[in-house]
Order: sequence, then C-alpha cells, then structure tokens
Amino acid sequence: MLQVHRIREEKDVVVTALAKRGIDAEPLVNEAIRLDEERRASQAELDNTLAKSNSMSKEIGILFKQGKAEEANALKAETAQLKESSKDLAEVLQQKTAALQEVLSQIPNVPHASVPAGTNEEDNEVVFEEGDIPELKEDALPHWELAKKYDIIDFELGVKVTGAGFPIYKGKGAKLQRALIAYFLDKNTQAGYTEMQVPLLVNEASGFGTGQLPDKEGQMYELEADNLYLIPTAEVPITNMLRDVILKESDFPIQYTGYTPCFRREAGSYGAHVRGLNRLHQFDKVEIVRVEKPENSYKALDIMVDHVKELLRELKLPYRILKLCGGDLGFTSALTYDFEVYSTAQERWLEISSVSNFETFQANRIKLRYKDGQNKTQLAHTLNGSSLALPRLLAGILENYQRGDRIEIPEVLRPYTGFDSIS
RNA sequence: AGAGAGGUGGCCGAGUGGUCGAAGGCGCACGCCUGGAAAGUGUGUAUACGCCAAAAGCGUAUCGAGGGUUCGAAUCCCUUCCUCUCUGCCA
Repeated sequence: MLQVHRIREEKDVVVTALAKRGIDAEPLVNEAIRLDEERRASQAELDNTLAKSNSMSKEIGILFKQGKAEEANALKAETAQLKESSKDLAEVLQQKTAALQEVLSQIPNVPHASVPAGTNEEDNEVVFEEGDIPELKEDALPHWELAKKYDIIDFELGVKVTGAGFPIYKGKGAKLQRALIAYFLDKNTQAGYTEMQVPLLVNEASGFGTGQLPDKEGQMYELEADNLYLIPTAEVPITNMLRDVILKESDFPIQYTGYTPCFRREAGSYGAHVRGLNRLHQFDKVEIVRVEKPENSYKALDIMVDHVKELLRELKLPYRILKLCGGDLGFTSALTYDFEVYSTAQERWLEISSVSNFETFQANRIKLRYKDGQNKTQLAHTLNGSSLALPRLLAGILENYQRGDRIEIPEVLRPYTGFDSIS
C-alpha cells in the first residue's frame, strides 16, 4: 500500500510512473487525496470535541471533590451534547478512514524508474541468458511422460488421494525433491540467510499483511472452522514474523530462508499449460526474504538475483532472466526479475523464480519500520525471491537431463541424492 | 478439552473509577564527576494520527484485541485472543 502523504506530495510522479503499468491512476489518486483531506478535517473536528469534553470531565471531577455537586451536575448536562456530536464525528472519521483505505488498497506499487512500460508479458525485457540448450534426441519426452516411464511421479494416485494438482512423488523422485530442498537451503544458508521453519497455516491478519487478503481471497485454501489459511508461499509467514516491528539499525540486514509446501487453488486454470508439473495446487518452494534500509534495497536485489543465478549455473540448466514490464509486474512489486528455465521437450520457458523489491509497499501494510540515524521511525524495504520453486525446475531437470535410457542427476545434487541417475 | 490465575512502556513491576501515557526499578542515550573507568549524579527515553511551511509546541487515541456502562475507565461489565498452573488427551 502506498502512503497517502507520498501520493499527496508527489501526485504527478506517482501517476506518471503508474502509467507504465498501462493504467490511468489519476482518478483513484484524486479520490485518495480528496478522502484524505476529508479524513483530516473530520479528525481535527473530532479531536477538538474530545478535547473539550475531556477538560470538562476533569473539571467535574474537581468540582465533586470540592463538594460543589450542583455546579458539577450543570456541567454534566453540557457534556451530553458533546458526547452526541463526538459519537457522530467518530463515525464519520471511521467511514472516511475506511473509504481511504479502500481506495489506497486499489492502487498498485509505483514501478521503479528502470521498469519498461508495457501491457503484457510480450513487453518483458530479457536481460540475461545463460546455459546451453541441450540437443535432445528425436524421441525426447516431456516430463510428465518421463515421470511415468521411470515411475517417479504418480499424478493419478494423487487424484485418488486428493485431487488434480496434488502429485505423489515416488522413490527416487521423492528423494530428488528432498535433495533439491536440502541443496537450496544449504546454499541459502551459506549466503547468509537464516533458515526458518514456519507454520503452514496463517491467520487472517497475516493474510492481510502480505496482501493475499482481502483481494486474492479465492486463491488461498481456507479452514473455515478455525479461520486459518493454508499458505500460498513461505513469504506469508516469514514476512509476517516482522509485522508491527520497529527494527534498530544494527538489525540489518535481515535475511531469512525457508522451505515450505505452498498451496494454491489456482481457480480458473486449465489447458495444456497446466499439464504435469507446470501448475499444481500443492508444490514445494524454498524462499528467501530480505529486509533492508531503503538506500540499500536495490543493491540487495542484485545480490539476490546473483544468488539465484548461481544456483541455476551450478545445476547447469539453460535459463534466462526477464525484467518484468509495468503491465506484467505484480501489484505489490516495484521491480521484479523473473527467472525462467528452458524446458527443451516442451520447447517453452518455465517460470521458476520471481525476485522482487517491494520497497515500502509491503512494509507500510505490515508496519515494518526501523529507527534511522536521526532516531526517526521509517518504513523499511522488503524483498523476496524463490530459490527455487521445485516443480518446474524438476520438469526442467527431467527434460534437459534425459539421456534416452536414464535421467542423469546434476552433479551438485549427487551428494544429496546418493545416486547419479534414475533409470 | 475441563478448572484456576494472569496479560500494563525495550524489560521488570505498581496502580480497582477522577488531573494516569501511566509510580518505582532495570536497560538505553546524552551530560556532570574522574587521569581513565566503576560507583555516584543530572536530564531525557513509546507509537500512530491531526494542527503548524517546519521545528518547538499543542491536541486526540492507545495499559492483549473488540464492544459496553459512566460526565470520566488501565481500573467495572460483555465478547474474543493469548500465556501460565493443575487435570485429561496425544505424535
């Protein structure tokens, strides 16, 4: 959520920058400014009324102590009116505040200056590409067929137990998953991230904190009886650990990593693009989260991008990095790099990581602040990225490492798997 | 899950209807003292919003959260969340 005072003070900058998302934010921005003015006016009025009533109450107390009951009672009668009007004013204030929140929550984050304008994924900029696309034999198979051939993932069994989108990993397939998770966590830990094991269920306040609620309510699985939600990403519990926190300068940088299964309803998804591991309701992901001082956050973003690059380089997978254009940029992000691995058998790029700087957008919502050098309280910057999301990465490994009669295991994973091929 | 106790500032802890944003202590910051340090001593030390060009200052709200009673609530009532102790259940 953007801060009102920023909208108020830099209206033109905000509107111009938001145009890169392909939206005309001016009406919303104007509405926010108008509501904010009304809100402030009504707060001023309410504050004055309450101030009057507070001082009268004090007086009444003194009068009673002095035994001047009559005068006190006279004053009491007067306060009745103030009470009436303060009740009304409080209601108005609440309405204005809620209306303002409503409008503010509809305004997406201001894209970073370097974000290209654009309306959809066609306009994303490829900023980096690395790794050789392997030459596969004629009879190369897509991962869902490889999974069946080597009996390492059973999609039908998952349907039986739960439903579509809940695959069951078997034998070496399961072990490979575990190896990837352990490998990523080790690499992240070596890079300075502290490993966290977090709840897979979160409360409503956390859902709101990272922006899943109320907007994307339908995307999360909900446990109505307990009013809890299954997490769609580890970002939710990890970031919310820092909700309503005021950090000291010495606390920086904050770097967390965590592995969790992720649950997404993916309502409305269908077609070839959801085939196999391409889109699931439950999948595994290792996440990295950073909190930085504003002046350091873009440097930190580069560090995160380099870190994810390193992972893919070591896995020897062909990948590319996209800088998302305004139109494809997530609602809460100021700048996002998407990592895509090339799926040779499907002949398409698969998104496996998204690394973003949210600047103060999330921090404003979760009230994550720090005391700066002048002891002023300021919003911190939050960043996160996947390092990495497993299913599509696994698809990439299976397809690119197929050797006809077996699937080779990338070298760096062998200490974790304990075998060097699946046959 | 049942019974009881409790949730107050960075921490400990006082406060059961009136000038309480809250005693006292610890911690922290700055100063004095000291050759230096300790001890001692002085001052300061929450957050949000609003008024103000800004600072100073002032106002309002906040004693787990939400509602209520009252002229006035940390204090009384209701709801809810959480913690602790005992009992039960359980990986």
